[in-house]
Amino acid sequence: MNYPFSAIRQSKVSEDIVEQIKTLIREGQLKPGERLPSERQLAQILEVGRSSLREAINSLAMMGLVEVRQRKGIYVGSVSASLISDPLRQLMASDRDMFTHLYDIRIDIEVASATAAAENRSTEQLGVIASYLASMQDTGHDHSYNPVSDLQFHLAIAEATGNFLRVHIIKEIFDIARSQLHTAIETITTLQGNIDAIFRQHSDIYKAIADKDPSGAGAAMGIHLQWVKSEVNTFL
Amino acid sequence: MNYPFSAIRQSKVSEDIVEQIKTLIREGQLKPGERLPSERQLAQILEVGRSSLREAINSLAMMGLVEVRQRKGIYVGSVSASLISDPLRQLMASDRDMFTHLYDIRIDIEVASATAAAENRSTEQLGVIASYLASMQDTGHDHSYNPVSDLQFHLAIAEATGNFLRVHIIKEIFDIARSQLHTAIETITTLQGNIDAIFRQHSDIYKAIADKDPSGAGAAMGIHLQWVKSEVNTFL
DNA sequence: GCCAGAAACTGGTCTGACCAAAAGATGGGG
DNA sequence: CCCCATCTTTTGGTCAGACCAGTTTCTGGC
Repeated sequence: MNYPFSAIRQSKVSEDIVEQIKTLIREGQLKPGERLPSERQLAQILEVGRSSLREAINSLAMMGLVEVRQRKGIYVGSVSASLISDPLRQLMASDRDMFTHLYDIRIDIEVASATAAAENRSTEQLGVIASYLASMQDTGHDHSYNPVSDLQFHLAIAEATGNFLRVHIIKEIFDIARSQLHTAIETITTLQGNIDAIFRQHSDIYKAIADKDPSGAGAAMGIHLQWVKSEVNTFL
Repeated sequence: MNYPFSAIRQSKVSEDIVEQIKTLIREGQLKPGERLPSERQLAQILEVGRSSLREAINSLAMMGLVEVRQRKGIYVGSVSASLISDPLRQLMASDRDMFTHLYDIRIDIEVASATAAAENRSTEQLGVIASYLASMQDTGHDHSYNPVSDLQFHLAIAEATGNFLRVHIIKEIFDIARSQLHTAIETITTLQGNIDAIFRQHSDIYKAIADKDPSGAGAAMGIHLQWVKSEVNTFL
């Protein structure tokens, strides 16, 4: 019964497309929130019919890897959306205790990311992390705070671990946090003392990763995020 | 800001079709194994274009409610037609790399859980953890392996941290793992050496939590899950 | 410089055509 | 009358072109 043959299965075009895009997302070449070319363009690029392309996009949309917005475009979605089901997400936005729990999950993953990044980061990846650290501290002579660079710094660390799910989930939680806490965050990041503290903490994280010091990196990340958490809590 | 209106959402044709067929199947008017009319006929009957009909069928196929056999026809799902769609599960099952990433997320969270549990566990919670540890090692004189107690042991630790999201996510990932890896898991857990190793690792985790040794608990949990991961990988 | 109107673009839908494989119909030889 | 090769029809898979209804972008007149 068990022949040494594997089934010859002529793949459907749409499945090949799904596979390709899935890989691009997994490898980080397509990042969450990024917009894909339009259906017509993509079909032309991939040299397939628009119908096949649409089938593939529908599959990806159903898996949550991609989000189709009518008359706007196709966007790389967050897989974590499936892990954190929609009703749950709404709870997060409305319930502070639940949000605290969510934030702790972020800390769990980020601490692990920093640890793993310190072990495995390539010189290239370290450069990327360094560049975001620099762009965060370079924003003008006014020492202002740039939240985008902050997020990118964290995402770059997760990306250095080679696990795209970490990147997705961290970004997801960050987005929820931003939408819920933007006033608190703004207030906090106008105080020069706090900005300096954030810079220092980020530097500590970076140094540990650069020095290939896993436990140091994890600890630094933990300290940083716990500090942020406690700061935010004072404003709630 | 909060008007008493609900959003007018113009439904897509394909979604309406999905809804209709789903209802027919749920009500038993379409029975498992039964063959649906061909794409062209169905499109004509429903008075929609074939492309929309195909989109709907694809959705249903992905949910497992329907099975498309090339050049043969469309059949009502014969296996578990009542199963709800689980895109994430399907995604993980279809892609081993993604599953590995998901499993790493589990490790991130469980390591953090063990660490936090060692810090915060109450005597009561420690008792719960101990009881699952005992029930795992008590299953008969045959030293057999009880996967349910194993899971409960892990969940009890997460629960001791007071963060229900950790419990939720760990269980979710565990379920996905079990559905995908049940053969590998069964094979591994029939070897007495492996069972002994699992018992020992669980005991180490428990001891560290009982001793209120956070870093020890985290390390023990990490060793345990990495061991499981590598064991499973040898069978894949 | 601003803003209304036109043009280009987006995803959603429909139609008609072709392909390759499978199933069904046909027909001629035994 | 039966068998099997051949032709026809049907099936899902794919492609191309067209139209729709909103969105975005460009543009020209004020």
